Amino acid sequence: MDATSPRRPHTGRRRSDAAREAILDATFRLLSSPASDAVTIDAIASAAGVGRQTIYRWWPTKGAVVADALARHARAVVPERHTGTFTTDLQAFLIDSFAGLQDPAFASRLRQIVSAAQQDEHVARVLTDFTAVRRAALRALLQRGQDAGDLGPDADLDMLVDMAYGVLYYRLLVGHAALDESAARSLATELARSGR
Amino acid sequence: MDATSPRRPHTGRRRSDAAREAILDATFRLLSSPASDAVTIDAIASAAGVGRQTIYRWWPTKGAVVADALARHARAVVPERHTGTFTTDLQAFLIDSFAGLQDPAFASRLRQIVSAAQQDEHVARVLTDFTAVRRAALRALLQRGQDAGDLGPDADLDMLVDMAYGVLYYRLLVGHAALDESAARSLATELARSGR
Amino acid sequence: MDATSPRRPHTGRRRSDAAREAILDATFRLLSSPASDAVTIDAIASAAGVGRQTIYRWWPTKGAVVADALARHARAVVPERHTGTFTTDLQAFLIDSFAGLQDPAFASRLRQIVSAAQQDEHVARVLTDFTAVRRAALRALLQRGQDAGDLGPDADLDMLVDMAYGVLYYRLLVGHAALDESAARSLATELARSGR
Amino acid sequence: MDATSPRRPHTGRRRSDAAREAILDATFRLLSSPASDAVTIDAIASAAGVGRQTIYRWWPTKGAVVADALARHARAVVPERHTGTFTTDLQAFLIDSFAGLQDPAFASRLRQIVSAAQQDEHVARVLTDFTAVRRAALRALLQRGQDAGDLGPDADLDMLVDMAYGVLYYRLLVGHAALDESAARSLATELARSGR
DNA sequence: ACCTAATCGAGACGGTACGTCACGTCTTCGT
DNA sequence: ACGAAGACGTGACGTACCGTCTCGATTAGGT
Repeated sequence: MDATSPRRPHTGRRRSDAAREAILDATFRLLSSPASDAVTIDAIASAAGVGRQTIYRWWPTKGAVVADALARHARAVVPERHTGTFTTDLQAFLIDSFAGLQDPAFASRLRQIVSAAQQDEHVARVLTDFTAVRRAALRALLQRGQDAGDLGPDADLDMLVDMAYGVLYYRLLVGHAALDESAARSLATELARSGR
Repeated sequence: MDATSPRRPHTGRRRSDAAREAILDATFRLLSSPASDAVTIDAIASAAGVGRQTIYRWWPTKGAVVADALARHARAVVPERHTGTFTTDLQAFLIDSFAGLQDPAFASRLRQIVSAAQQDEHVARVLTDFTAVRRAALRALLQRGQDAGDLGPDADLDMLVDMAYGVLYYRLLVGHAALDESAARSLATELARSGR
Repeated sequence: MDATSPRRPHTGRRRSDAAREAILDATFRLLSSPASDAVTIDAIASAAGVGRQTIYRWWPTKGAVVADALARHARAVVPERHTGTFTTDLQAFLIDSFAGLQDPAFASRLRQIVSAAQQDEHVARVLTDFTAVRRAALRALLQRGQDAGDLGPDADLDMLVDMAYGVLYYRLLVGHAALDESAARSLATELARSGR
Repeated sequence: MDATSPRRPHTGRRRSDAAREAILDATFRLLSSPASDAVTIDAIASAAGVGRQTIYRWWPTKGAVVADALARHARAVVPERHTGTFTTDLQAFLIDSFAGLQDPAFASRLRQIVSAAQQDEHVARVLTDFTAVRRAALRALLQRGQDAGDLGPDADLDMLVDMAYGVLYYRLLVGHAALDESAARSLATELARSGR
């Protein structure tokens, strides 16, 4: 007998996971449309075949739903390849990262999440988590490079990571320059030179 | 007469410029508040002592008003100092740039402009112009460094510029790391090493 | 084994009379509050400490619950006194009837039952039964008067009854005039004169 | 010049009388349907070709709209005929009053207004006003009868009025007896006898 | 002493109406 | 003829109840 367990952990009907999934799927689908004002509670509810109240029962805010919908797809692959040398690994990482943004739906969602994060704390947290995973992956890659002597011992790896992702977000959001393979190569070159 | 006073004394006809100023001032003031949903057409109109229609007569969209209101303050100084050496110039530039974001109102406005730019083309254009000026300033600084031999001849200056501002925007928008003087110094170090 | 009953008499848990009582009590209590929108299925259920489904299992409609809750209290005394003369009996009857409405809870319930009866057939039936009992009592009183010669032989007793209760309901529902003792006396006078 | 008049009586677009009429007409039309839950703000708005907000701009509550919609039809004829003798005038008045309720739509609306008046103060006021006009008409008729000696000098005319209308409302709301011509005649007889 | 089945409190479900807010358009009147 | 005031139609928002549908727990026969 566990004294800390409540006597009655739950009564009543259980939360419908089908509804939860449907809501998050519908939200994600709507987020992929370029029109950012398509994401309406009504639209989500009717696309999910769900009552509006069911959404409000579980999420305090539209932003929170959006955040959850994005978070469950954030597990998506962080491109991580071990091709052999540090330089090619870094290049591959950046090329893959940039390439992902060629999908207009993904670029649109990423722009929307950054935008929404400025107004909604739930989305902000998702953005923080989302980016942290990617930063950690890149940092591990750089760490391996440093351990192998490809980067100098006094290189500020965290700053290098932010320089890399900074270029990605800066160009994504301002749109003044391309995020193509050649940009990825050039960025890789500068980063590798930097930490040396 | 105080141009910054919130209440514009009632004027008759032919004072359209006064109304225009009042609208842009009010919009800018509202943009400086941390609450991003404070910027309402109604709020602007009543803060400016202006009819709503007067706003719509001159601007097609709320975003356009916001864009204009931001643009007129975008002339703000780009920190440019010639302290002698490339390294100290670059450090000073970045320190000054980061320092500007310590003002919460400025940081808030910058976040809002990036956010709004994702949904409104007028704001997007303002953001592009705003950042272009700063990129040009930094690029000129780097160019002087390259000319002086502080940066290698094959350094991709545009990429270095984006790496610098990328860090600034990335941290501003995601908020995972500080934008303080020590960060500026570290960034300057990595950038200088990179282009060498 | 009972050959005549084709099916099992009953299996499983029996209906909880405690729940039934609690529901009707709670409903009656809520009906006594002046706020007519206080009578909610949720409010009844939680006031009775009962699940909502338990209500719906036994009553088809909120109106039916209300009807039942009212019906069990409808047995309340019909003021019937034999003071001796017809005139004083009639006066006493009307004074008592009017006096009952001085209780705000009773007046509120009576108003609500009339109101609800217009939309719900269950309540309508209860109202019909409730009033029929009272009409019968008053009619018997008048009949005694007619038999004793206090009312003429051609007096329409049913109409006189409706004239008496009509005043009560009309003033209760419209609220343009008081239902006090003096009104009761005046009404008794006019009624007695009428049937003569 | 009137010192009490405001300096600026009105600016801006004027209230649309067409919208007002359309709203009240649509509400009245919906009220005439037997289903009392047909009267929805949405239904009113769309039947009137009007935005929902336009309704809320001018009426605080659905009940207030309903009240107004009913009030504008309350001017409907109060049956007043001078046929010569008091007895026939009274009979005609009551016969006409009862006859009006043969129209199911009118009876339904009257039931709904009494019902709604118990929950909404706006409707209550309309009901009070509506009935006051009719009471006044009947009272004037009785007054003429009293002046002519058809009713005794000590008859309580207000009570007689309430006895008459009381029968009408009581039977309308409880439904236990008919409101036909024969009832009107019998009521007239009893009333005339009463006041004598 | 089980087994079966109906009821219990609890509470989530898909809906519908509510009343509020902001939008962008359209009158009206005063200057 | 411009500008403030403000009403207009529209549509999303978040809340309150509705009546239905699960849950695990409880309770009363029948075996």
